[in-house]
Amino acid sequence: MKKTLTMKDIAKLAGVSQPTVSRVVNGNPTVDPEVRARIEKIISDQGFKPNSSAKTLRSNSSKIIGVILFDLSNYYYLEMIKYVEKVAGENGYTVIILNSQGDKYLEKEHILNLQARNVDGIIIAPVAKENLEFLKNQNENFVIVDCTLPNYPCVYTSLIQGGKIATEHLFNLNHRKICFIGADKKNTKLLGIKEFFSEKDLNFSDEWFIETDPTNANLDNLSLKLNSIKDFPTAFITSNDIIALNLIKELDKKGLYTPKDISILSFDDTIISTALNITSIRHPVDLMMKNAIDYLLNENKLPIQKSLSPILIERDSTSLLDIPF
Amino acid sequence: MKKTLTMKDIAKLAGVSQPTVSRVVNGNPTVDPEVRARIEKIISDQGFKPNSSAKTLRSNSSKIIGVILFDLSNYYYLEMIKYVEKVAGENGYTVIILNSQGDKYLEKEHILNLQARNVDGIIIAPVAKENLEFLKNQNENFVIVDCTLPNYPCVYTSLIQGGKIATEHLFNLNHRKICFIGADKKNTKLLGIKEFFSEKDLNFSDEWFIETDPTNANLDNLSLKLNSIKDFPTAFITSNDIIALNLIKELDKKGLYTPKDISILSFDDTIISTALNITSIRHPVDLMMKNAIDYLLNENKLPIQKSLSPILIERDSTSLLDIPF
DNA sequence: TTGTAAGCGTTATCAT
DNA sequence: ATGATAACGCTTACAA
Repeated sequence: MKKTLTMKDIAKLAGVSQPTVSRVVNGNPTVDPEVRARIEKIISDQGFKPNSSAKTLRSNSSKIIGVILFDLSNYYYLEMIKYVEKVAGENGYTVIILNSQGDKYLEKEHILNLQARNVDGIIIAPVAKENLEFLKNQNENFVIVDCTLPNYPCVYTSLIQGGKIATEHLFNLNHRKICFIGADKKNTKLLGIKEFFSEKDLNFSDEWFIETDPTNANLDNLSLKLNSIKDFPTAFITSNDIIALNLIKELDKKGLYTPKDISILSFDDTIISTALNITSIRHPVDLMMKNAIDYLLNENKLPIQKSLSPILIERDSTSLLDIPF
Repeated sequence: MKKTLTMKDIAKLAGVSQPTVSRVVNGNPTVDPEVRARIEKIISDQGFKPNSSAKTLRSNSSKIIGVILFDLSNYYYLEMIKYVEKVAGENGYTVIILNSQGDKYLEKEHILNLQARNVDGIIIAPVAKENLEFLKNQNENFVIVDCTLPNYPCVYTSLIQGGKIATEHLFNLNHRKICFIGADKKNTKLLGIKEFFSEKDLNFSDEWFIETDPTNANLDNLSLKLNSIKDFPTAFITSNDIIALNLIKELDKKGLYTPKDISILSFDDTIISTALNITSIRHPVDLMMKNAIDYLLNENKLPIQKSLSPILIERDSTSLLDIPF
């Protein structure tokens, strides 16, 4: 490694004291403009950048935001990383990404690591409540993303609303028989769907919920489950794009084509939706990260429970049913 | 924030001097076992973790590895992040992810940021050669991933070999007419395909290369291009999964089904391959990151140009052609 | 407007 | 085996 320059070196070159260089670097106005110009030239000529560790040590602020994610198996997390890096960068912050792999002990380790690094804030898609409790007790500056828990600051997408928006879209296209395929722990999407149905005084048949393992890319038993439906739906809502992909494959076998014969609407709006022209419900990941960082960087903050509305991206896979009511 | 504990605090609690605590933390053997036990208990009881910035400042090693990626638009990068975080973590390192967004000035800024943070190594999927030159001049500990450049240390997947492996697989299934859809800057995949053809003294027809924009999820003009092929291939190799998805859609319109009528083999092996049962060529991203980190952490190193072999993941989309030759 | 000096929490070099 | 002490590179009073 080349010897890295310090403020002392710059000071010597400029014939001033080291603190004066510090003042220039930090835009302190109490510096003679002429001196400032001279120092700035030297800094730029030499490509000097102040040592972050020294700065952190002295000021207790690392300009780092730590991000602990539940796992990295899904394209969705790439979006989170992409936006958190972007927004943080725009605010002069660098991000450290940590994967807890769904393991609460690893999650705790990551928290301690970030604390030791004096991070200015922690964004967490959590595994264990006890770790959140720890963060709270430590008075850490943190915010939960992607899910909601009472008494903790969090930013999340309302999937109930997502279910409603999806159903409303299909309803307006004259669909009345809608099937949901998926599984989320609390079935919040399904809840939204059912809520919309009851608001419209419509009946949501039990057989219109097909439960699947959403982490499984290959849904072997989907065919069977579809065949067992007596009152076959005119539209499907899938919990993610991969399920939609499997569904299209299965329906194809039955000679049912989208959107001619049947409508499909997915959640997540990944590149698969784009490629297949599937109408999809998009998590506003960019907004989520923006809100999370805004919260962390805001000084005088109140605990927040920020719910974001998902966004419907309309494409070819859903179409008007030509049935008069 | 709760007042964070320092070695001084622990020392006071243990009735020893601060350097003794440091010795315990760093496993220095010259400490009385009894004293060590006492101090270790206090450390664990209090949940003390030494301040990283102070450590970094003093030791010039941050235990951080910086990763600068060309962009984050592709699932492939998530894999890189996932594995680099994993391997780094296993070696006691934390990673900082930076996105250069294909912008060389931003890339330079990121490099300076990482230098200021005293990172122990930089992994870069580069934008501009001038920045690599800079890294070299600065005598930085860095390694390029995902592409190869002469005179720089790099770890990459040999796409020529990928092309060959793909073609060989199809060849062994009796395919002789193979079409490649895609575009990579240097068409290294195509190069491998052509090399295999000429090794077997087969002719690769010009019309068997369909050029597309690989960043575009929706290939509108694919249909037209397919229709213009006179000697229609029995198998397709696509530069990525999204192209394969588009292709399947198009072939479906023509009444051609996979693998019954036609074989498809893709590059990248994302979740799409899994969902659609497409035989695919997988980049060994895990190995790439492992090699990259091994290189960075190895003291007495020689410049490397490490080429990794891609891996064929066989699935249903390719099948034996029942044609006697 | 600028310089001196102290201190952030470590590690490492001395003594003892 | 352990305690002083200096030093890493910076920020921030305080003094001049």
